[in-house]
Amino acid sequence: MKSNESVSGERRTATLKDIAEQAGVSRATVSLVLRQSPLVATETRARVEAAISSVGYVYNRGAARLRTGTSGTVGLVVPEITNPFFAELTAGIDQVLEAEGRLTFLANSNERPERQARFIQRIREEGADGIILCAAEGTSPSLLTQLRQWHLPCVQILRLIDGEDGDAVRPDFRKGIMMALRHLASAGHVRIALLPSSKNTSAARERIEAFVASGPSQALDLGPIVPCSSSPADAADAIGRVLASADRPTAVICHNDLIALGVVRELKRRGLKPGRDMSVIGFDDIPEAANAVPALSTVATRPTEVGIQAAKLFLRRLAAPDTPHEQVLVAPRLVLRET
Amino acid sequence: MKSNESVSGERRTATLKDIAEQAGVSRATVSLVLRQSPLVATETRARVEAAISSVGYVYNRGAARLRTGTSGTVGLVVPEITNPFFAELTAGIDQVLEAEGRLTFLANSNERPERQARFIQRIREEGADGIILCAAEGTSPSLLTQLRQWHLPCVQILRLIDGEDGDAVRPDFRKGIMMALRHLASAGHVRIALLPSSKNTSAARERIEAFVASGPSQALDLGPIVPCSSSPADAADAIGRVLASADRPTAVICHNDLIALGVVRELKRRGLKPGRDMSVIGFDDIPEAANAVPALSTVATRPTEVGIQAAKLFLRRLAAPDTPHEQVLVAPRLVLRET
DNA sequence: ATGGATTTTTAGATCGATCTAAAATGAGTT
DNA sequence: AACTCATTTTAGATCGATCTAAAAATCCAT
Repeated sequence: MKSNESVSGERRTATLKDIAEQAGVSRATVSLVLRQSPLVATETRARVEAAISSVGYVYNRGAARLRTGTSGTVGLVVPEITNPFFAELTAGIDQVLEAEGRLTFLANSNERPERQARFIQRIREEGADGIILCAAEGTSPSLLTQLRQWHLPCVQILRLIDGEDGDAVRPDFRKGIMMALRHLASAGHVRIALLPSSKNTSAARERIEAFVASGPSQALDLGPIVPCSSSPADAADAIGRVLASADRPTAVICHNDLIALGVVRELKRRGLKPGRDMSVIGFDDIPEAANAVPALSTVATRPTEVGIQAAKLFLRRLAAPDTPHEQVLVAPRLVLRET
Repeated sequence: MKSNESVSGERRTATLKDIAEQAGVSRATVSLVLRQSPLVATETRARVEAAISSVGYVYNRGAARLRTGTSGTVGLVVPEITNPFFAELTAGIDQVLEAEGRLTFLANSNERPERQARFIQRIREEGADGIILCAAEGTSPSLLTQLRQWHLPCVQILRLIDGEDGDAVRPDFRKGIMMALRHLASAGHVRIALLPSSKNTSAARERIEAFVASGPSQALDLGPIVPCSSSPADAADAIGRVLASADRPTAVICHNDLIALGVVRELKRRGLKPGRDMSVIGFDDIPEAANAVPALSTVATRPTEVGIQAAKLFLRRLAAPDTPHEQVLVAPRLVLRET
């Protein structure tokens, strides 16, 4: 009795045409119903909706995209999927875009520009409406030019490829550094070290610049700057170098919590008490920071909020492609715990 | 002079038609060139390829999909993107599928079945050729039936939704448990505890079953089984309960390395030496396991290999939809370190 | 009724790549 | 020159949803 199963048993998925026949209307009307158009009479709408659910219809986005030239999908490219920061950021982005009926393709460039380039190419082929990008280290500035030529809207997050150009959303790293320094200064610290990421990204440069610039204004004696990767071993190494420096600092600010946790561990191993013998401040406020012993003091960079803002900026850009670029800074929060 | 820029400055992206005109051939011929068909003469091919690169062409996958009904994309749904295990697994999958010119949509269900369902729905709308799925906890068994009705090929990874049905690739958890038990037994341990995941998944059940079943055969006195989440706090709690148990075990096997690391930390906090006062064995061999102090002994579950096998099985299934289901078990490796 | 305005529905063209079936070209043979 | 046979190229239909422009249905006032 069911009309959506062909006689031979081999089947296609149902299309507008099938629904139209079932409901006794035209394809155009069905299309209007699908898109919630107010044009269609309530009685007709009901009949069509019944038909839709009776045939097990699946919307064919590819066909719609072909006709309209717009897809409702967004490419999201991050350099390091394992980083909890990005997981939360993704959640923020999804939350906003899903409410708009959009889907994000998530891609992990693993800090490799070629891989990133392949993804972007593929995303273009899939007809995405734009991308949200945290560029891999070493990405050529020409990428931005290309994206612009291709008319592919792009919101950068966390890192800026080149200078301060283009749409971007990021935590206010400079402010975070200043907040940390001000707090340490008021607690009596004078000599303070910095462990920035060894990656050459704007996220690292901004921290270093703010750090260097704040010294004179607060009469601080800013200690060694030791670049450092996020592995515990490297963090141990870096803090070792800080401890060995001529005029030993009494506090250290770390690029992120992973490094800070590594530092804390190494301090304990050496019999030093974090928070007393050496103050340690991280960045990000990852879940582990609160659970660690001792609990880590950190500059919370609010990844979910960054994601929300990025998605909103992206939507604004789609709606108004030619308005001037926007740069959004998300204010960090200083979370003081035991270190 | 360039023919791909319209007079008014407003532009469309180039299509087969533009290339065809530029090269003085038909669209059909250009299509053949794009798909590397051997039908086209070398001289013609060269002319067309020149035209292609001169107009900045972007392949429109949506249009191709509409005609052919096949897309070259694969949905990958994981429950927990932050877990390093999944990051490596994803890398293994990508490695195989990319070599075939396929792209994966990565989606994070965050252990929520509704979210997972939305993704699968959307993936269908996008016309993916199939999915690779690590089902969220609490996924209804009816999902598998539906996927089958929809003719959407699905390879399960790590966890099986229901019974042992369907295509699946996973580490051989039972064997891993047996390897760990055999090693502990040969090192003289008799009373051994298990800290399985508190999630109700096949990955946990298989560990428990193998654990319980191995006791008699090896004359072991298997100690308390304390379900436990992956947070350090919960791990500390669980090992506390193990230590307090009547006949205190001398070794513990943990569901994964995160739990094992939490256990190690708690043991140290209590002044017990992991590896001497209590042997600890984890699962997974995440990067941190090797770097930890003391370095963690663990059952390596080889995520990259699981990913590779899953992708290969997926490709086999696409090529031969009606051959019987396959279940692939990836042999684990026991990595003995200090604990 | 009739005309006009409004609401609702629809036929048919369209997006870009691929497929089918057939046409054009060329090479080789008699 | 006429005829195969193999190679290369192509016109036109097609996939499924949406758009445009116009037709059909409905309503209201005269």
